[in-house]
Amino acid sequence: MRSKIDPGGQSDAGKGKSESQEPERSFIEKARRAQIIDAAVETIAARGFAKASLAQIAERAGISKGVISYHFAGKSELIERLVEQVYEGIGAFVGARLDGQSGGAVWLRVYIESVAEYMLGHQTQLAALGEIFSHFRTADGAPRYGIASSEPIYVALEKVFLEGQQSGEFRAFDVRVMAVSLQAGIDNMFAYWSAHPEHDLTAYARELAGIFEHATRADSRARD
Amino acid sequence: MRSKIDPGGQSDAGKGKSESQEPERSFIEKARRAQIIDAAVETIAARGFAKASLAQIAERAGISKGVISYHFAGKSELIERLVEQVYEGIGAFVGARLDGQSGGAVWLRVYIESVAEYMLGHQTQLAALGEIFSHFRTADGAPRYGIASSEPIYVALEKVFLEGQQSGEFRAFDVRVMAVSLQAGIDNMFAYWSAHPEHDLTAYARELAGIFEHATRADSRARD
DNA sequence: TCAATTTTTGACCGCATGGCCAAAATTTTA
DNA sequence: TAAAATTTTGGCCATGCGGTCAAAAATTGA
Repeated sequence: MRSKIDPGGQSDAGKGKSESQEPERSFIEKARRAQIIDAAVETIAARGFAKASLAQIAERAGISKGVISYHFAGKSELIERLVEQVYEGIGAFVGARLDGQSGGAVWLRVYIESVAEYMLGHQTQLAALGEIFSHFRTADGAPRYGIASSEPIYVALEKVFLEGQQSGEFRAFDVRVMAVSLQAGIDNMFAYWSAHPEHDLTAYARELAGIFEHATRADSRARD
Repeated sequence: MRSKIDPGGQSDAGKGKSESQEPERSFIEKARRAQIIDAAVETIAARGFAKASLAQIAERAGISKGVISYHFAGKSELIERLVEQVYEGIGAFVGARLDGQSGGAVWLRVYIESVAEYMLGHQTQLAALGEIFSHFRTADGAPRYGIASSEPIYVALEKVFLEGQQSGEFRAFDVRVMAVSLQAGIDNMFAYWSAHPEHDLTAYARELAGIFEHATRADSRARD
């Protein structure tokens, strides 16, 4: 029998009331959902998105496949909760490091290096996230998390760049291209490190920060 | 009946003689292979790698599915020939533009801008290539074209950077990180332009070249 | 204790995939 | 023209997918 709480999968999705309030979940319910998400992260990171079937995820979690369908409305909901969770983790970590930083160049270096530090401790999560970003599609075939979903990051970076330009700390450059290129450099830092784990990630981040320090700073300034 | 030339698909793959000589192909044979590869490019670019089945590719080419199996040893061989073809195209174009260029900064700008120019005329091919790079896996599940397959590009870029550093044109920086970051910036330029076709790709390339010009040049130099 | 409820199981469904092959159609060769 | 070789067709196969469901098990509450 289905639970009376939410027939058709205990989902939080869509068509609910105007307020997106969390449905109350029992302790067991939350634990199961967390367990399933963890298994999904490990499976996707280890075998790739395409081979991370519900059967594989269930096997890794040590449960029956039907349990996933019972706790999530479908595979899509599972993946979206996973992405939310990973996003919140990295956002909180980097946000704390950036809080109170002032000065564009300093901010930029702290941003790059704190993301790298987070990567060091959450390799599996981020590998899964990368797989999901490049593979997960909506029902109509369009990428669910494409470049468009990086827009909030681009906007935040542009704001930092604009302030630095107004203060004279940064040279004149196209802030959109700089934001896209910086984020590309950071994303690729993780991909490169994943393929070459022997490479010192911390040193890589320092070097990457140096690249964008030189790329952004005002021209007339002497070396520091 | 199977052709006597190569039972089991008219493949060029593996286990053949020590010399990797091309098997002779009739005019029709070459035309069919080209037609199938073209249909594969269009299908992958339009629908994504995961949904580009042999049936979809055959339908786009206006042929029966079995024809693909007859002319290629399998889907893998088709994809690998496709990648080779696209690679040759972009290599020839960019190589011609770079030929005879001297000076690290000039070389870098020509490299970035000529890749962008190629993108303008070959959007479909490059979209398919991107899908293949992130999705295509070998039989054992490992990525067929991962970051490791960019190694030759990294090595070539490192060579340019090292020469520039020795001549004093470039500052001291880690050439590997610079090479990886530049290539990431170029790859992402295409991805961004695909998502935002209204963005002026040529202007983007100019700006990206500016970023790496500032990132690489010797510190003491004044602006030009 | 025992009935009501929640949770789990494992079998099953329709569907799409890559690959296979006998037969038919077409082209080449003699 | 006729035999031989090549090419194409279309149906078939086993496999794995996400999702569903009746029944069983476990938990909860009176």
